[in-house]
Amino acid sequence: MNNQFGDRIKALREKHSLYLRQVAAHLQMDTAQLSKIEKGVRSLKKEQIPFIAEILKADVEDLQTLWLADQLYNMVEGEPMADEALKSVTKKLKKLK
Amino acid sequence: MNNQFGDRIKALREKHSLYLRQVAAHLQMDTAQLSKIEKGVRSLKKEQIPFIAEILKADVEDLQTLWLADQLYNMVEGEPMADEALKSVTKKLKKLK
DNA sequence: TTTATATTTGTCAATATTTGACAAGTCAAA
DNA sequence: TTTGACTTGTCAAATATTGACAAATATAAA
Repeated sequence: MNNQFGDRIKALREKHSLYLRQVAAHLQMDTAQLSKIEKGVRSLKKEQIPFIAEILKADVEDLQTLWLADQLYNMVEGEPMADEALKSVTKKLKKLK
Repeated sequence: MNNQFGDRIKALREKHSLYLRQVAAHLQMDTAQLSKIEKGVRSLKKEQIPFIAEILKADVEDLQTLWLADQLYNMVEGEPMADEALKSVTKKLKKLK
């Protein structure tokens, strides 16, 4: 499995001694949902990353990176041409800059 | 926009002087759908890549790479942390090998 | 220009996927 | 065993994607 984002927010939450309940409230969702997000069963909406970063006092960009990496990984997992495709996208991004 | 896959299959189709109708029939879809796929408005199902590769006498892996790169690009487009995330996924893939 | 054929675009119901909400479950500490 | 935190399962509602068709546009030959 692959759940860098969930693992990170869980670790941060525990570091700050917060309950699921507290973090979930801040995100206007129930604890069941947030628990699944921590476990990687569901994924947080991109737009909510800043809110969770705030309550966990984490760097937004850091969480955004983990979140995006998870999504990308799910997409390329098991794909024989994953490496080639990733390389091509990276290259294309460079050109646009 | 970003449509390497669509551009490629259109070029191949024209190179072989095939009508949308003919290629579409081989994929069991109508011409309207295939036209949209060529234009990048819709995306071909992953499972169908081998079939379109066959009729266009193209390399399957080549088309798979383009197809996947398009999907990835759509996902990272406009994301500030795109580069970081791509790098992280590439790295993770390397470790698994 | 008219006709015929190829391609493109728009729409919409059908299907599939994701989400929100809640109930019920496990687990650990008191 | 009771309490509180967390986890898991389910399901309907909300969203997104697809398939199918009609209509519009483009291209080319007569």
